[in-house]
Amino acid sequence: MTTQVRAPRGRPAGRGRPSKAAGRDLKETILDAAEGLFARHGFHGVTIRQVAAEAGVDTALIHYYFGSKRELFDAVFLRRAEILNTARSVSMDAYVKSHPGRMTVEGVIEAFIEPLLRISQDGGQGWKSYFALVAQVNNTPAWGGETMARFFDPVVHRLVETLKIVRPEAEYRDLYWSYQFLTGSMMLALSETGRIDSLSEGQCHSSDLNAVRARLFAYCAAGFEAVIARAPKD
Amino acid sequence: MTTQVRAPRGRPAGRGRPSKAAGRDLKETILDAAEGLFARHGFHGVTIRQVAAEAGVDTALIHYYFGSKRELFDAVFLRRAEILNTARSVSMDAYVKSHPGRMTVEGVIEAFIEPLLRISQDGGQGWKSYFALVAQVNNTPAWGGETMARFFDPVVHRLVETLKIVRPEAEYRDLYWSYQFLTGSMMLALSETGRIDSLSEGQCHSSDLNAVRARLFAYCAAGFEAVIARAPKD
DNA sequence: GATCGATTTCATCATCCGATGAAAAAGGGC
DNA sequence: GCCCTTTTTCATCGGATGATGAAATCGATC
Repeated sequence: MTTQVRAPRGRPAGRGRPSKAAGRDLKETILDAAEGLFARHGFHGVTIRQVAAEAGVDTALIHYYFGSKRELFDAVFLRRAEILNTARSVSMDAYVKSHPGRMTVEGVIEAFIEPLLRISQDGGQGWKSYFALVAQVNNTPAWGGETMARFFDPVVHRLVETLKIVRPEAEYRDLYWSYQFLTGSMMLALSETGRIDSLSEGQCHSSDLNAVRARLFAYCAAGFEAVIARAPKD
Repeated sequence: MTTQVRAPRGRPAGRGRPSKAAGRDLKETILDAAEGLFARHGFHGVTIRQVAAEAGVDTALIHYYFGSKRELFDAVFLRRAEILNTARSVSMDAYVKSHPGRMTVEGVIEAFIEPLLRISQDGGQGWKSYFALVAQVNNTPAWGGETMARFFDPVVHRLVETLKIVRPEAEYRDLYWSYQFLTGSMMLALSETGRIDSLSEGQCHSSDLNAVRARLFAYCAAGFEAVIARAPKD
């Protein structure tokens, strides 16, 4: 109603050299700042002015580079999504090819999850913020669904199809439901909310992804097997 | 910095009769409207004016009853939390008493989760919104942790202690991690984001809590057992 | 039906928000 | 050292937001 089509005005052409890559650095700085803030407070909990202050730039510069606040958010989301999908795809490829005729449910699940754990451990704070952001979007009914679907559905279908090869007798319904349980666990673990730290009175730390790795694969694999074995008819 | 202490001005005394309970009805109407909006768009994505419009009241009335926007949110969160805790506590009591010496991991987990599924199915749209709200808070690093902990930690400790009775050899670390995986799955299922509908191309529906019930208990129980059996030392 | 407290409405404030246009600065290419 | 594009800053706009004080209305009690 109040939204009207805006002319994106002066978008940098992209062709030609960006002079000295100084602009590109600044763009990344803005994305970093926005990423951290969005991850902590959500889309509506962050103002362009906060992002600008955090990045040390003028607010107008953010509009110059990204257009609107929503486009900035999308840029943040997009930046790492492709890397993520590639890493997962490569991991699944490697597993499938290295275990011909000998794939296991747990092996497939590990190939699906492990890249995210590794990236979160090796990728620095930016990736940790990003995972918290994705977890938040995943639980946002309003517009989270479409955003998640667009970027992550293909690799999920890949997971389900691979599991179907390992367990041909499994119903797709059961595989999709099991996947949803898996993604709920995985996203909560990756977002490192700190909940488990206080809950366990210091016995567990949400930042300890080695502890996650040592349990999550087995947990999810056993869950899949149990659901497949039970195979409810509904 | 910009936040300054506000005098909460005219809080209704609470004692005495609220005349004709008309005020109480209006209060509930406001809470209902706020609940639905907060669940869909999050705390920062909702304005007092939207809540007022949805409830059909003046914005000043919301401040009269609840003080600030944040206090309104807390009131929304609080309203159903106690009912939830009571239902779960009763369910766990009943299971423990009815299965002396014969408790199973799946039975305990079912006693822990089933009340939420039943309430969501029988409680109407308000409860569905509420679960979506809790799921969102659960994934909010900024202030979700403390809010969740204050209201839901006791019943979680109850779950862990009961499981410890069923599997005395289990390490607490493993039980807490397994619980985190469980809560991630459970919250995502209860929030009914619709993700699985499009992902499965219509084969599953996130609103079908019977399908969840038929799989989630078995999935989580098998996960717990696998983690306990593996017992990583870290 | 006058009184008095509880409830509801009205008008408004100070502030902040996203966004934009215009001017200034930076930086090569020649 | 000028020209032209890109980048950055500055000043500001129209509107929305949370919140509040004061006035009006309601409702029970005497």
